Amino acid sequence: MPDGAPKKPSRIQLRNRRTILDAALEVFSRHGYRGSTLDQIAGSAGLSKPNILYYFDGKEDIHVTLLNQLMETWLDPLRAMNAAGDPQAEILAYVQRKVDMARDLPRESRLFAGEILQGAPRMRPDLETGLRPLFDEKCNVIQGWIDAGRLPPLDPQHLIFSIWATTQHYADFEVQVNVLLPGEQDPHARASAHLQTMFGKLLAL
Amino acid sequence: MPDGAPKKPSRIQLRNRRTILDAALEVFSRHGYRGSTLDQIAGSAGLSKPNILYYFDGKEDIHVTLLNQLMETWLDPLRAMNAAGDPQAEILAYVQRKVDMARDLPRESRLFAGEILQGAPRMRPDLETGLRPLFDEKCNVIQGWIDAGRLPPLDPQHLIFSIWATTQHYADFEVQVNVLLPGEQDPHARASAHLQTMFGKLLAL
DNA sequence: TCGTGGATTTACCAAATGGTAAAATTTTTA
DNA sequence: TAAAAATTTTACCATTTGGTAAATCCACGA
Repeated sequence: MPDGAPKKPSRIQLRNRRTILDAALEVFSRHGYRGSTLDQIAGSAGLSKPNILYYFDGKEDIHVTLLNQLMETWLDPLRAMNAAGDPQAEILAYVQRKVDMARDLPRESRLFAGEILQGAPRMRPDLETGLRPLFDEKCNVIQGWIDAGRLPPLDPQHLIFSIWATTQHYADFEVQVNVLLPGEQDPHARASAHLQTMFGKLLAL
Repeated sequence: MPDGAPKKPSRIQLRNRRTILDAALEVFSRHGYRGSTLDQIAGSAGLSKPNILYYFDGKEDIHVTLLNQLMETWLDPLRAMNAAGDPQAEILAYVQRKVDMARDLPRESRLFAGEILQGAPRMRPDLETGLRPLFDEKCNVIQGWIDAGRLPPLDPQHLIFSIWATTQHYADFEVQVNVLLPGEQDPHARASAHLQTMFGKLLAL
């Protein structure tokens, strides 16, 4: 029979796969792919190493699964940018969603950053097929706003890069931020205010 | 005798240590600390593995040496920001120096990013003693300019974070940038223009 | 409740990797 | 140039690590 019907996974399967992926996210995001060991993941998941290999084909399988899931989450905030909305409000709302994501999903941000930093060895196809079409589409939306005189002339592509860079910075460089802002209870609140101001000025007509 | 006089290193020592560090920078910046092997570094340097261990005490020694050297280079552009100069010009010149650095020293940028991303396990002391005093000093300079009415009110700390994030993005996320700007011969030129515009608007009175 | 298939553990293994000892070679010095 | 010092290579070793085989345990439907 063709494996078109992979049989519904049992409750245990579902629970354990989720546990493993969560543990792996924790470990991979802190130590990178090569810096993480199956023993660490197993320990963090509270399972034995062979047990983990019962649920996944290997270390790489876990990593790839994680990256694939991540791509979906990652694109959501950009997808939500609506061409029919108000340009300034849409872009500033996008900035806010990215700030919130850096605060709420720092592990995901670091996993992604680590993968890109090392040349995206396991993710380049996903970048081409998943990210790039969406990126191009939204650049066109922004360019349309500019052409309609609803935004000042600016470089849509580099605008998006700047939004990514500034927001993800608070997750990816968290340690540095904490060293430089000691005792700050909520860096993200001030970060958010600063970024809204900065991009607000950039987008003002 | 106390080792206060470590004897001047020979010509060969100097050349080989430099060769090794350059090879190590190449390898570490691409694969991270754990992802790099002494064999890779040896191969890239054109030396044998034991020969490398003749010049350095071990893998970690090479990495730490590299990070210490890097910190100096890294702080230079910020050090050059002059309290006696014109605020807008000083800050925009700083942005430009950082853009140039991302273009000319991407390996150094990625090495630094990788270290911070993983929690700065070998660099935290350097951050406290090297980076933080300078950061605080320059934040005070910027705050002084604001208080003197020479800059609009803004958050000096997060301004610097934004400069770091946007400029280093082009080195650290180079692969992603290349995927999204295919066929672009010189992304840094457009990046520079965009960042000068953006920070120019932010700093305008 | 008993048997069966799924889940888990125990006991391993081969390859990779950081590192060392000592011989051999080259360079420098007297 | 010959001895001494510095450099490089050869041959290893111990540990770590991703992964496997097979025995054992356990949940669940007949």
